Amino acid sequence: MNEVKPTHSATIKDVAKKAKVSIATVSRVLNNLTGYSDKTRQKVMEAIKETNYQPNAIARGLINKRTQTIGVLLPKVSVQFSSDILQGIGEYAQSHDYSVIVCNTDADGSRTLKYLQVLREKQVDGIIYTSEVLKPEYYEVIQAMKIPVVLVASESPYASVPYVKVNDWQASYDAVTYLIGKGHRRIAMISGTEKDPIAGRPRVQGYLKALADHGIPFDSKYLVHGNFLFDGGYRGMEEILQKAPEVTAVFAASDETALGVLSAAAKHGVKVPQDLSLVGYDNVKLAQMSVPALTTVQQPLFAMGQVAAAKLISMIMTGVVAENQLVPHSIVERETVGTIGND
Amino acid sequence: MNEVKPTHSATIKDVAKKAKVSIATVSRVLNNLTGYSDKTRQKVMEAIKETNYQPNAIARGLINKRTQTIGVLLPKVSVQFSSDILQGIGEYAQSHDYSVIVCNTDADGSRTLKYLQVLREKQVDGIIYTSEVLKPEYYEVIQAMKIPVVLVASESPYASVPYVKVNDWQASYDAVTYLIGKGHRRIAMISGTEKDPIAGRPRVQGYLKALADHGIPFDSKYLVHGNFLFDGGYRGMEEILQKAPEVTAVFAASDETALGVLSAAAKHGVKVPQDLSLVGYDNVKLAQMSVPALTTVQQPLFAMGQVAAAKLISMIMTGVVAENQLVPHSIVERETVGTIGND
DNA sequence: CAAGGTTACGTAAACGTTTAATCTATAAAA
DNA sequence: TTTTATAGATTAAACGTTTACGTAACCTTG
Repeated sequence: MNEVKPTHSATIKDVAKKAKVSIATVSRVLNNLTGYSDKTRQKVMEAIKETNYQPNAIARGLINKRTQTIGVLLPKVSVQFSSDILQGIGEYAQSHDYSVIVCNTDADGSRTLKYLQVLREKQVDGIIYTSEVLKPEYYEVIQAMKIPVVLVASESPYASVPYVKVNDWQASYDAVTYLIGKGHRRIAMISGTEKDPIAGRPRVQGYLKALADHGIPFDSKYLVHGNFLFDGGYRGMEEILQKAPEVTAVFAASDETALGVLSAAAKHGVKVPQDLSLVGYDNVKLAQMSVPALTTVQQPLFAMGQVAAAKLISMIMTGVVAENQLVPHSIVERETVGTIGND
Repeated sequence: MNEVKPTHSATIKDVAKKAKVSIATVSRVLNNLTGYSDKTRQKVMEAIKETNYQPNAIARGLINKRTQTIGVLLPKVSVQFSSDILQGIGEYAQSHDYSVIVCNTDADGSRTLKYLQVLREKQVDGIIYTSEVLKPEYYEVIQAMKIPVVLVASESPYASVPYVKVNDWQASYDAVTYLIGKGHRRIAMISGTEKDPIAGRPRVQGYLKALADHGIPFDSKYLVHGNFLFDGGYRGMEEILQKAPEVTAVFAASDETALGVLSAAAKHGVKVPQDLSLVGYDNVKLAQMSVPALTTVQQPLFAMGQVAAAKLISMIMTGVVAENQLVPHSIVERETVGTIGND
């Protein structure tokens, strides 16, 4: 037993030598194909154990033109919304033998482009693009790399790129209708980024339509534009308090915004839900941690991530583009909405 | 001009052909080494443009034995704590031409091991390991892959693996001392996971020592064990309210736990900070969003991620193991702590 | 038992790069 | 003019796999 200290990690060649077979044979048992006897299989397995051999995915990728890796582009991992989706993606990917490379675009065009180039060079098998609109310049380079993409919490005009998202218009409509059902008629909305075509505009459209459908005239003082963030909600609430103190409910375009509303309300002594009802949007984890706990529109973020990953991987394997998918939303009732009118 | 539609992406060979030089020459201008005239450089550059060539990082990695990729292991991306760190890592990595593969271990041993194997096969250049203790079994396989590791928000007994973290003992000591300075003497603590050697025990040790140093006897009713999560805080607070309603302040081992405390307090009609003072730990984003806003111990999570990435990349490049680094903590004062005694 | 079929391998090319070793002009030195 | 140095470029090996192809040896089967 003369152990030789391995200066480099064992390769398939080392295994072959130790098992006294060709590397082709080793490769075959590794990928369990046919074409070897049980006896050689034993020998090879033993040699693998002894050499502590691990296949080199890089070499493998070079020849297979498959890296078992997908790229995920998102504006910022550190926002709860994104990381919930990422968690879902990671879950599915891991259980289907794919790795994920995260790319923080910061919603910045040149960073996004740079990342796309990296993903191309690294030969990822597919891309998931989250929360942002897929600009033509991005689409162009993705097309050039000839790999599938799927969008989460976003949509696109391109037939070849499917999306998975909630019906924002409908969800917003439902939230406002819910508020109306609770007896509210003076309902304000603090929207997301004004011209955001995905999560911005549709949600205010839903708000408007719900009002209209219930015979409530729209008052432009009641609509203030935020940015999906805490401070947008805080400032938005202060604006509403000043311009339209008569509102009895506000619909915030994100949970974080809703928390801003809650803070501003507390600051100005308005009690939720007694003086003011509030519904958020997203149902991220902090929605259940606030005091009072936030009633909100739920997006199944984790599941959306999973579904997106599933679609992408299916596209990678079959080559056929997946269907768009609208996932169900719902309203989770907690403590920020009160009934009005008949009391 | 007879354009030939490219059926596959251009390789260095295509560029060489178009520029009428050898692939070696192309490679040299690509990596701008010496050994070519300015004229050929021009030709090559032009050919690159025309063919829309992008280097194949896989092939490159095979020969260089460098993938410009690092692996990040963390219990769960979707917890704010982890994603803040990840954001910092991503930032630094991106600006130094490294990609990051995220691995959600779920704090599960076999998943961790599986991920480590994947990272090995994918030939990552280094690993960052977060929030969890580095078990010997993990360390063993990492050593076998002969690449550097660094720990964030964790520590290890291994000389070859440096960590970057806050001094938990001291931070906890400071927080409790701060409370004492505000006049509190009946101070409870809701700890993290009881036997967690990193973020669990040291923080209660700090609590105990601060009490002792200020002549305050420890009452075991005042220490209840949580799990770093919201529900741990909620239940912990209820337990305290029942067993020791006389406490005037509680120190929670995480912000999420503190929010649980806040909820339970609200539920039972105890007002923060009037009836009860509260300090959290971490200073994640939701700490500023609660009502009242949370006074808490700050860990510079983003910066910790950056520093860890910097250390790792330096280790990758130089081969010399980096120093351990204790990063500074601080107490950020918001609205959950009141003064007691002299009023 | 000869012809054909199957099984169990081995050989070598290929994937897209980098780079050491060569080669070839051309310029400088003698 | 011949020699020598040098810049500019090519050739070919190497990285660690997969896989098409080739070839013995071993079964069938009529």
